[in-house]
Amino acid sequence: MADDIRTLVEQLKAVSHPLRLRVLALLEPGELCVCQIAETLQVPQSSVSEALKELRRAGFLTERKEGRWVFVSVVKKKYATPLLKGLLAEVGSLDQVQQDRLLAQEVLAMAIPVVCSKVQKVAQATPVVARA
Amino acid sequence: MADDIRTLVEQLKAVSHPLRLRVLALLEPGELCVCQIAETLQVPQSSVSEALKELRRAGFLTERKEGRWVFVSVVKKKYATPLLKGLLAEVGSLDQVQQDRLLAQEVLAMAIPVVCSKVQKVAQATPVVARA
DNA sequence: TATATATTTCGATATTTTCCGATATATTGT
DNA sequence: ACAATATATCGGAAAATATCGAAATATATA
Repeated sequence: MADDIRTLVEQLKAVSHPLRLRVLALLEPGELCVCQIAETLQVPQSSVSEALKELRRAGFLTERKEGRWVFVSVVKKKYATPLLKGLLAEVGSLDQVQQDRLLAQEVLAMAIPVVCSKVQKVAQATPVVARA
Repeated sequence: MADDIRTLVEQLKAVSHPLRLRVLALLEPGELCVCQIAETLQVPQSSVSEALKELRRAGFLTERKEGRWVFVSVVKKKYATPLLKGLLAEVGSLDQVQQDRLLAQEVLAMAIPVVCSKVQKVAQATPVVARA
């Protein structure tokens, strides 16, 4: 419950960020593991991990650990704040979110280890600084 | 309409800030002029002005100019996004907001020029750096 | 135990935001 | 035109946030 204004501000900050908002929207239809999110959104896996940390801190997400992978999902409606419910209702109509969800379908069609290895390779394949 | 994810993020950013959120909540019951807000919340007038700029940019506020004062109010429900409506519904129950609204009552009981002059004086009366 | 793999945390830098006094602009009344 | 007053903008230093590769931490499997 956001009885405190600071709590509400923290929740708002958590979603005032393109990646974090996309992640939240991506999870609404159902749980995904970290590498599935990274692959779908084409961003470094560490960025996803940090985005998830913030969304968790805000109380929007829960986790389920299965072996080495971590499945993340939006908290049950019962525990969702009015803000969260409103947001989830609103983001679904955004173009970017719809595209992301389509890509997620394709990612879900692959086996998780395959997805994870793709994510690893992308990280190695695009060095920002040239090697000597 | 927030058809774009960036637009929605900008709107969220606009309210991810204690002062801006308090200002928005303070205006919900009805319009106030800038100095009334500054006096009620006990913050520098320039801070209020900048908070209002952001809230306006986000599309949450409209203005009405009357002589040298500027009265600000929340946009009509008709033009409010779902996010804004949800927020307004939620902030009313926050302690801080209720306190602010009580103070606003007292400020509204005074004539505007009196309130404005108080705001000016507070700025002068509390120098941060000692004079030589 | 050693190796591979999924995720988190760290480190370091770049960018953005916050904050508020001082100054500028706009409007009124004399 | 001038002084008074309400609000907006500027300047710029401090704090917060973003970003992402690299290193550290778990967990599984051989």
